Amino acid sequence: MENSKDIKGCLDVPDQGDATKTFEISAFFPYQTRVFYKSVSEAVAKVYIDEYDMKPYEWRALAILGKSNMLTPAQLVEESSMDKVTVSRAIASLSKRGWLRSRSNKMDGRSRIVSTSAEGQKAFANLVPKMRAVEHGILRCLDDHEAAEFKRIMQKIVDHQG
Amino acid sequence: MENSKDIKGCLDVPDQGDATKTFEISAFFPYQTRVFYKSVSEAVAKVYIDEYDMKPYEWRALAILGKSNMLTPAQLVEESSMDKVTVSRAIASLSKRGWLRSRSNKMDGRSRIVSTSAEGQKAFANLVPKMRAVEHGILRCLDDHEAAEFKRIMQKIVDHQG
DNA sequence: TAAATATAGTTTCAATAGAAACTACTCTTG
DNA sequence: CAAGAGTAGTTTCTATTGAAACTATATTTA
Repeated sequence: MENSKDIKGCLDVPDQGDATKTFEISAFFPYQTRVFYKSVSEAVAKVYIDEYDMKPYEWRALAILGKSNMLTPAQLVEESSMDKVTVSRAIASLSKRGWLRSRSNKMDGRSRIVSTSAEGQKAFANLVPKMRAVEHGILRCLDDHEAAEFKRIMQKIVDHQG
Repeated sequence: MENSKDIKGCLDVPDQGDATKTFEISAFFPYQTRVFYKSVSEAVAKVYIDEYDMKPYEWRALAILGKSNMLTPAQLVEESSMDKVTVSRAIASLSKRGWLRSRSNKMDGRSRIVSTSAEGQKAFANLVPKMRAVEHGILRCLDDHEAAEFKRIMQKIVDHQG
């Protein structure tokens, strides 16, 4: 490491204009979004880790298959916002737990139809109320109007981003 | 894979109650949050990748050091919402680019004081207006009131989550 | 003040994630 | 209908990440 007296830091660097002086990370929208996202996803993760030591992608796949049963991996990709590699691994690890069953897909020999087993449904049925509780816990600090507005705006931003 | 006729899927599994039937992932707040976060962070990543092929942690560290110069790694951890391992690597890789300089910390020999170099300031000065543009692009679809409300509620949720 | 304890930061190690390559099958077209 | 092109899903390979171990220094305490 260089010694204090050898280095002047940027204090002596010529002024780069106002832009750099006023950039406050805590006011930067994507930063706020990240902090918000982390806080929400940690609350959810606590549940599926505590209950079953699941991975995020396991929970996401189960959350979809628990309700919309009999999906192909491609349909799961579409619904889950996960890529096909992640979905493939999610199906593999949930199957290893005995929570999913696959049958052949008569429409396409490269594909298959994935469903939850009784065990998988049991885990899903256990998790869903706990997840609803987490969701309520997060939104508890908002009144109904605030919650609705927030969801509406979040969706609006996503739609406009592409 | 098991054959169709050997497997019944969950359709024959006893009813687990309403909870599982009405759980719709796309209406689940943490899921919406995740989709929202991904869309925002991709827009930001596009800039720092296109400009300098930076890693997320490099951008986050530079975003803070560009303005609040002369920080210890610990201060950077505090401000960045990154853990100390990630911060350590961020400092290492930005230093390798020649964008940061370190001097010894007279207050604590285990620590150091990190500052941006002229090169680092230049990159920061180039990135900041582009990041502001991304931020505006994201918020463009909202009126001022919506944007303010959204930020306020996002902060409120974070504060109440701990 | 020497020993024990605690802390700042780094490195190592193991787990996760995504890109690209691959396999097996389907679809198109000459 | 055979060859070539395209697609679904998996596997392999590489890079990123975080936890735990480690190093060096600071602080506490006997």
